[in-house]
Amino acid sequence: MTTVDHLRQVRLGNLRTVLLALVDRPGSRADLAARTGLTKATLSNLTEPLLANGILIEDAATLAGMGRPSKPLRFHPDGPVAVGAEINVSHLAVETLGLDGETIRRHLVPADIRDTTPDEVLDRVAELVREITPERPLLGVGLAVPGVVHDGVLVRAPNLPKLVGASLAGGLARRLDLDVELDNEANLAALAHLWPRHLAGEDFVHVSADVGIGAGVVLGGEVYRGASGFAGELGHVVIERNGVRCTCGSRGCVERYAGLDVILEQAGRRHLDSLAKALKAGDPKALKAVRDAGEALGVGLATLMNLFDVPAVVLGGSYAVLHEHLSVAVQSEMDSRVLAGGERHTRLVASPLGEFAVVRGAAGLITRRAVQQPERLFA
Amino acid sequence: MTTVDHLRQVRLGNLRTVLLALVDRPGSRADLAARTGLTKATLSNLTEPLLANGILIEDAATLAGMGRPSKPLRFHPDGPVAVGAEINVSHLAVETLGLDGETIRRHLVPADIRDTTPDEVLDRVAELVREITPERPLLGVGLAVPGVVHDGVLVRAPNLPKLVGASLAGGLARRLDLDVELDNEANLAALAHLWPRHLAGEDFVHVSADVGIGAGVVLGGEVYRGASGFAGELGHVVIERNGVRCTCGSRGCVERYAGLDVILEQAGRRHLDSLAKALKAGDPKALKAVRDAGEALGVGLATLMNLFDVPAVVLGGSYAVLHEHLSVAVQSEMDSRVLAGGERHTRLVASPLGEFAVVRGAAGLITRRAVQQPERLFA
DNA sequence: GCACTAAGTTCAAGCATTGAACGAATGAGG
DNA sequence: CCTCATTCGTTCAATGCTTGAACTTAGTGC
Repeated sequence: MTTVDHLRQVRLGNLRTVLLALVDRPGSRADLAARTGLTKATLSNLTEPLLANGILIEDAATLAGMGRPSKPLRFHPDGPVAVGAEINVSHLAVETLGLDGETIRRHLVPADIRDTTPDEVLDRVAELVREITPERPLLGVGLAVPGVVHDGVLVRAPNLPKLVGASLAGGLARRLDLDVELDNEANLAALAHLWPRHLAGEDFVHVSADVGIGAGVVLGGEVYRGASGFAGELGHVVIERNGVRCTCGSRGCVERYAGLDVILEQAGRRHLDSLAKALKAGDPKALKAVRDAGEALGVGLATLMNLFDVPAVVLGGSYAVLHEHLSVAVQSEMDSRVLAGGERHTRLVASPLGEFAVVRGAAGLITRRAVQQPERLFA
Repeated sequence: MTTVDHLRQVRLGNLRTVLLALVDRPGSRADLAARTGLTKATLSNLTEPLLANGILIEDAATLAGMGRPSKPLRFHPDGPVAVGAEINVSHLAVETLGLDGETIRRHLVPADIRDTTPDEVLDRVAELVREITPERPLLGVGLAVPGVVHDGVLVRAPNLPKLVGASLAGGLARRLDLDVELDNEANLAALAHLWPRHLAGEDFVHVSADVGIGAGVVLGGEVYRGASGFAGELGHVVIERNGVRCTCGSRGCVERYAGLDVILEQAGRRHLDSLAKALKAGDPKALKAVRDAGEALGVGLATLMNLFDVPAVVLGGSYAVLHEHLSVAVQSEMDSRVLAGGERHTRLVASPLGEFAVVRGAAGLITRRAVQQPERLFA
């Protein structure tokens, strides 16, 4: 690190600050200077190459009252975009996301992946990506999978065993000739609540159930992944040490009481929609199934809160759908079991993102990287 | 942040790097340059004020073979020191620690604090601190308490209820006319394994039992405290959701099965020493009590590992003493319940620090702050 | 038209590190 | 004892990014 390097680091850091401010909302140089704490001079200097490279665009002057009108800067409508893709047990999804945080297009197709080979899956994903890709520079692809990812490899995926160990990121990268980054769906769903917009602060846990139960843990504005990608495995938190056997080899895992498959079975339903309708109609069996699951989930979340002590829990995926009937039991268990809960400062909220949370997070992974490492934008 | 400020930050960062290298071991300017990646010129420049202010001292030249002999730099033997102090249920302890990481003096006195007023406790602590303070500049005092600390206040301490809410840091600071920093004993015991020497890597959990069970969680070389200081409350992780009632209001908390009081009661012993002897003698009741506790602790730790995914667990406090008889059960539960455990990459080790771990961490809190914020050394 | 206001640009100044050149201190070899 | 090789430590001009003040630009209000 020479001093020159240090100075370059300062510049890149400031560039990041400016881009972050712009993700928040457009603004003139003077406005951005005020918001970032930098000077107008620095802003002219920093934004010049961004404008020259088609990252930003200068709007027509706005007539804002007295003084010389300001020309707002915002992300160029033909500027670079990121693609998110999701491989899941029963569907595939893709989404394109601009640096400004706006979704450009998105698409979700039902698909039974369970018995498909990695190559077939990747072919289909590549095709979907090509279909929604606009005529704009591409930053890369974020790829979400329902399983544990470590060092870019899918190391554990109880519901998609055929994909474990396959070169998913590499395979898709080759097909599309793009950078591909692989990550766990739980982490990416959590990221979607953090970037490009803060929906639940900088410290929270996002919990969702599809086939398994996964928690995406966000600490200090960063997704916490653990030493080997196994962090946040809420599904295998033990709530009854001599309880029901779990496929993982343990006993009494939360997943065995609050997993979606368990809820559906207890409620005597085949699909989430059907369950939702039954709940709306007040079906006692459905209500009890959800309440029981809520209690188990609440115990698991209480344990999680006693270890992580984060101020908010976001219920996503199927849990967001069931939120209304689930929350009471969850909250009640947490209230009586979370130490820090006395002041009731644990917010329990439903995710507003719906079924696109994961792909959005996958795309966000890429736009976020571009903003945090602005040098990538000039490549 | 002006550029001048930025450059000052660079300087402070380099100063920190150099000090960190010196905590590791002494070295000449040339050696330090090689180890830090900075140039000899920069090292001359950075160390000059440290020498002038009596932080460092230049040893006599060492005859190391060919070439001009180097003059090693190390922390000045009369340089600033930190004091650690511990208030616990049955003892008080103090320790003085130099910037080089060497203990100067330490002292532990039995004391029943349970019914003592905050003022009386602080008077005694202040007296102990004065007794061991050497004739050297003082950086401050780290104060350890068995309870949850948030924003410098003891918010929860089931075993020392009289101290809750009292102005402990302020009270001691006034008595000694020094900076006092308050923290939880579990966090500080963990810190002692991280600073001034790495004893268990940069990611680990330190678990200890005195009256309650506390885990100090270290992530990326930093103690993780959570949003309100309640992180790492392993004692209140639930292992049987309909289990034994806990004083915290929950049921089936680890503490109710693996707390030291429970172990002693089950073993029919009054004190840890007596239990240790019984174990050595092969007393079946004692062995069973410890094994049972180990199983419960193992279940709780498995849950913790599935959430934090750290590569090492350190058993400290009473658990370190019982380690030999406790580990088998703990390890066995973890092996069958930790997802990432397949490759057995979770190390379970006993703390080498003994009963001084907490005070050492308390003192380390202060020396660490001094090194990480070198500007404090010139005040 | 003229004063006023605010946006954006230009430019010399300031500073920590660098790398090369230099001075200092010793061992090896004759 | 003297010279050469070797390594340590210091000196100094050069580098490059932000700054703040001065300046230019482009509007409004009267």
